[in-house]
Amino acid sequence: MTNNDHQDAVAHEPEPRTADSRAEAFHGVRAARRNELAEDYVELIAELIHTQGEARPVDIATKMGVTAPTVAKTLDRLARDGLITRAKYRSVFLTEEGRALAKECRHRHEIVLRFLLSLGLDSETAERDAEGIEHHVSERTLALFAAFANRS
Amino acid sequence: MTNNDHQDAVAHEPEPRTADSRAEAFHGVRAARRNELAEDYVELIAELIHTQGEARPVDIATKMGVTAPTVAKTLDRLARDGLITRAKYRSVFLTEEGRALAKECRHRHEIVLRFLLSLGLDSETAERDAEGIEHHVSERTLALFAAFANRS
DNA sequence: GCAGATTGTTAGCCTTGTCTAACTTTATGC
DNA sequence: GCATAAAGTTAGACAAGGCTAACAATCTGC
Repeated sequence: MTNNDHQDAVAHEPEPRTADSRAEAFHGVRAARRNELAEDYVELIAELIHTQGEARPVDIATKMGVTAPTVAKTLDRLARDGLITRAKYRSVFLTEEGRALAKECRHRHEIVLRFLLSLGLDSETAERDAEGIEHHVSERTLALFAAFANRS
Repeated sequence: MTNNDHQDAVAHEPEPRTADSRAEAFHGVRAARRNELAEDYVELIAELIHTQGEARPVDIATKMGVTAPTVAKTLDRLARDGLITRAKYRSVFLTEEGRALAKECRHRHEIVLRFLLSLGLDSETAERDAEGIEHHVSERTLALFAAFANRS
């Protein structure tokens, strides 16, 4: 989701014109970092709904490797930001916006993953690296990754 | 610095055995995220010392695109963590450890950048993406990137 | 249909990373 | 050599993202 519209929609900043291209790059990286966690959650929630039928906090906690209260707090934030809906003691649902974001993330994740695999990387390392890289790849780079992975 | 020893040295965690490979991947990503800023600073400080002769907080603030107090607080943390030394109202110096980290980051950054360029990306986008990606690339992936960028 | 296990929530704490406002120190120009 | 500008620091606020401890709700198996 880096360098594309969605992150700016979620965390729209005044973008202070520092007139330093380096500074701008770091602003972009920081903006991306702010949305990484939300994207990871939304992607995971979509996956859980697909594979388990529902997304329960306990499963999110296990998959994310964090504690239940951390999940609760994060889910509250996602709900506040309009990505999910939830009711006390119930499982989690994605909003339209959340679904769109999840789809986008999944798409991005798959391209990065296929690209790394096509480079000859083992699948375990590819999966780990894709998890970190996917949030920092611009549309332009993603297009090149996709083209490379699909080369004859 | 992702997936290598340094991050664990800086932020050594008990690594709770969740027995979920997904969770482990996220733990790795979170560990990498914690060190990204320190790496960015150290890399920048090394660069400033090289090009300007010294690393002054005001220049760090400009290049990073943050305010002076933010720089001050971050530098205090870097000093606490043994990466830099500093005295009040004076410029910043890297410790041995800081220099080693800076060298490593620079190496990593250059490989990622050259790789993106060799893929056909324009230099501005390549620079921006490299800034975000470099912290999330394992040794194994880095080796593949280097090999690809050096192919005949 | 209730006891105990599982799941979820709340409260409260900590660190990081950002900011603004206000102050101090150092550097600079006459 | 002093006034002012520039640089640096300190104090204090705030949000995010993590934790533990303690409590509440739900589910499950007799």
